[in-house]
Amino acid sequence: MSVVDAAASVFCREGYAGANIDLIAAEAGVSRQTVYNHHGDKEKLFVAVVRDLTERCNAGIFATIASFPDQPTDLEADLVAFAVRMNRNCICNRDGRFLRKLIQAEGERYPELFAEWREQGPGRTWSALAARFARLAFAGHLSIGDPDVAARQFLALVNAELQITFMLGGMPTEEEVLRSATNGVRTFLSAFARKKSPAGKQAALVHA
Amino acid sequence: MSVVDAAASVFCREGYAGANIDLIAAEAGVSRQTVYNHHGDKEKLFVAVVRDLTERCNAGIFATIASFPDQPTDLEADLVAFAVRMNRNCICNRDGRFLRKLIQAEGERYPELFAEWREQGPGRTWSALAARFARLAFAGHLSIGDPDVAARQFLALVNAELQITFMLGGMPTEEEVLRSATNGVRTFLSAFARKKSPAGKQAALVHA
DNA sequence: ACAAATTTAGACAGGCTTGTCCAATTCGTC
DNA sequence: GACGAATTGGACAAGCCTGTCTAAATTTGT
Repeated sequence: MSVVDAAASVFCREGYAGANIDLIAAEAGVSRQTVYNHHGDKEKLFVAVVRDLTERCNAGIFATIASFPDQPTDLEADLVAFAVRMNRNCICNRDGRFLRKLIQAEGERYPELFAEWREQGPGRTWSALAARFARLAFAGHLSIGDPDVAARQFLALVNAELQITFMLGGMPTEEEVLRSATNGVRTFLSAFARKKSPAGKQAALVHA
Repeated sequence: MSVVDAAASVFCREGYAGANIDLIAAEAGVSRQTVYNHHGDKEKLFVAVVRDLTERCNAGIFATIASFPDQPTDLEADLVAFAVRMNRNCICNRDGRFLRKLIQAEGERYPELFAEWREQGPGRTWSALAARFARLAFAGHLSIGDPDVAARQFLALVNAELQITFMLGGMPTEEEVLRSATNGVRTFLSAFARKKSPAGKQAALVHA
């Protein structure tokens, strides 16, 4: 296990102040001196950890968004599968949980570092996801007012049942993820499904 | 400011390991010795802080749930107002933010303490809220499958736009709270509004 | 006003952590 | 095998924090 990975684990478990370099070195399987040789001091190591996590998480999120169902065959099933991928690969995995916890615990101490994360992460992520939903709406699969709102609400809904588990840093089971995604997508589609009224076409136009 | 309040503030800002008793004493305006006289040691003080926050937050949440619109005159407006109250009095206020942060940061270190919170807080909260939604559905104002799911999704939706602010420990503005609640309730009602046979009416509701 | 209880400031020991230094050892590469 | 680079273990000083102790000052109750 690399030094940065071990440091991520210890920083998350113990908090910045509670993390000690000896423990990180032991967990990484190297001597303390090597940690100092590679990363200078504790603060630099912490910054390296956050940058590393941010980068990997963003990569994962964009890779997953690339698998968004632009031409759905079964809209509900496709969106559920997408939500499950999102959760599994970006939100529930090691990097996602660690990054979230570090942001929550130490975000206020390193404003510029986390501002950077915020711009490159959620900022661009939500835009990208909103664009995909807008496309679905344009293609007539959904009836959406504001795509940005819809994207945020989609994420909120498919994670609605996992809040408590996240709060305590736990890892939800595959079954919990699936159930939360299924319930969330179902409600999302109830709200945003294309209107099937005689005036459906009109309604769709109004929202465009 | 009482010792426990000052301790809550410092524990949240610095983390358990990073919090030092001198700082807590100074912030509370008492001597360090007094802190030790009252609370024994750091760990006991921490437990007292969490219990205090848990108790006050639960009281606030149940008081707010008691104001749920059981006989709504304007369902959307009433639910938005309820959601705003919930956010302002329970989730965004000092106690709510502090408790959330302590749970996220130290939850794994004190499993029994936070299990206690979980049972008395979210467990009963969600049930109580679900019961209110079930009642609205029974009275014909909503069309709900599983009230527990609906309650969790309601909370997720009305907070959808505040996630980032929460993540960094910030306090959303009144306007942000209102907008998030409005958008969330609108989507919630789109999904759970009572089904009317003429589909035209539904379409009209969506953008009202 | 007086006595008891509480609070205070400061000193203090003990322990832990950071970050440095260094000699010995191991590793990679030719 | 040999040589330079990296790694190791351990010692080390300096600083910080916890928790205790004490004697003085302050508050409280009567």
